[in-house]
Amino acid sequence: MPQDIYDKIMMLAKRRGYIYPSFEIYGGVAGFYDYGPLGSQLKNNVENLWRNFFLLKDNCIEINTPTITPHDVLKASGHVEEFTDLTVDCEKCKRSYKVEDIIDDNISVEQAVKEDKLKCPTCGKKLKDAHPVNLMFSTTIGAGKGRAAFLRPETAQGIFTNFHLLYRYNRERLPFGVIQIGKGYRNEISPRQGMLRLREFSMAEAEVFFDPEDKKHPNFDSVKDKKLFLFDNEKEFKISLEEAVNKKIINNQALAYYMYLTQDFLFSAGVDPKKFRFRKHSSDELAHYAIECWDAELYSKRFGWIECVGIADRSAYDLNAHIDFTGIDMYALKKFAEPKVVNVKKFVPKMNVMGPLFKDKAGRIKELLEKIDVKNKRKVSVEVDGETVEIPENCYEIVETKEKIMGEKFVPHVIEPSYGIDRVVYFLLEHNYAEIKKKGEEYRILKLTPQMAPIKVGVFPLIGDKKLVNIAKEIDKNLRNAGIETYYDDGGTIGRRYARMDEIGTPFCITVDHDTLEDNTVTVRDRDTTQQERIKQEQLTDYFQDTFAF
RNA sequence: GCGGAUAUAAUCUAGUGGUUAUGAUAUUGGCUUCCCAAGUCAAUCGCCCGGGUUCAAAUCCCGGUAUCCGCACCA
Repeated sequence: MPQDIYDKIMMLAKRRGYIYPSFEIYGGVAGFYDYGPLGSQLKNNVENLWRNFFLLKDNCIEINTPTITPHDVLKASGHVEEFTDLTVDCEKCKRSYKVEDIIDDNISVEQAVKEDKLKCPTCGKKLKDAHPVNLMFSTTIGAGKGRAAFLRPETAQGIFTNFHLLYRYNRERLPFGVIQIGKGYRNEISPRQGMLRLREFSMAEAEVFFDPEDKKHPNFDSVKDKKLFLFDNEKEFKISLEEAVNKKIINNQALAYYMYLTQDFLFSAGVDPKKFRFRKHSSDELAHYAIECWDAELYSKRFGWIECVGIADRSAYDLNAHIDFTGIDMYALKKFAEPKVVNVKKFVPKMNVMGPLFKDKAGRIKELLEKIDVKNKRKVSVEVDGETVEIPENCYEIVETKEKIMGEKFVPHVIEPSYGIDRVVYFLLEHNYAEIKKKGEEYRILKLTPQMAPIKVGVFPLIGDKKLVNIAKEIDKNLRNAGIETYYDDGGTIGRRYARMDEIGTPFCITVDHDTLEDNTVTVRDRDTTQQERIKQEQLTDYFQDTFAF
């Protein structure tokens, strides 16, 4: 079988300790991959670079929330509905449909299934065995029946459910961004595409909260002339952030800014700019919570364009959902320049009338009555213990008072850049993989950037001479003490050792040779040029530290 | 989930209903003392899982799992 680049990369990844299929000795499980020693390190480097962009450059705050999420949270967010579609398969034409898509408007999904009224819209065949397709992994919290829960399908809800605390932490100022890096889970029906479609995956998400009327970013001006790489489903083009926003290609500054931050991050990590573009979601492919979404797509020789980052405008969808479900105040306050004094009409209960009339319910009715807007005067009623209680007019007065209003409450909008870290890691391997011929033999180089490379420096004695070995080992130790990942190697020939380092992407190799004994210098070899320069032994740490800083 | 193909060592691969499964790479240890996978000697590691047919199965059949391709799905 001919091997394409994906096969070659996965072979190299397995052989060299980047990526292994999970639980392989038990036959493997589709949609799960392990990171080996080098893969873990590469992934850490990707995540840390990402933090550098969002935590430092963009001044976000980072939190960590559980992966197990109670049913109600995901019910409120809309995920439970979106994930439990009833599906039927047609044996004749081999298609599957959502039940709700193929039934008449006047019949419910339950009825249609019960009364066996499902027909294939393509061939007319009767359909049976409607079954729910739920893409969330479910579990329970606690013993026995416990409390229904899911493994989270995204990290975002953990941020939304803390919004009121985070808003306070941020001293009630907008905009502010909250990031989280962690695992997400989707029980894919058939995970194809190897590393690119996992059932358990790492995501890095930022939820940035904005005033809906002011979706501007403080850093926008500093990047407004930079070019974004866009794709409009016909052609690819480059356009400045400012122009894209002015022409309404991108709806607002905030979205454009995070698109640029994403592009900048991916290029810094070593994504090939020629294999990168942003594509806008059409209205029918938008997620249930999104009003606008741009995908950062990366090109794979085997799989084509693959979404690696989604940058969505989630509007106030999620916060509203949690407010509706819990009643928790998740509003932000837009302070007026001057407090406004307004006239407010309020119901003021007369407890001497209500007490005898409603007895033990009077207290609760009072509280509910005080919350009712006076405008709905015609029918004054409240819900208590599932009953509607009409409140007679003699139970209250309507009193007009002056109130000071400091500002206007609103539910913030959210711009969400959401990264599939595993996909980014895979694409760094694919985009940086190079093959050349050396003496007619295939020679592989992984051209990872110095910041991303798991091993930064190979350290070798030219030959196994004790004196050279001792010096090399000392250099190795010093570099490690300075925080630089090294790999000491004195096995085989020098060429073999260089080759080994090239294949795993190590950007530099130090060789201690006979001249070292004379003048205390070593050679430093550059992976991509194979050029060497002589550096004083004691200058090595300084020489490298700058190179590897983020 | 449907249809098709495939599954031999860490990686690639030859091969066959019948003794101890081929070769290369890799890895480890020598020799060589050497600046880009050199040579040499030695060692290490394997027939995806389960069931069936058979005197005998890694090979044939069935089921499972995984991978790849096509369809469907992909918030």
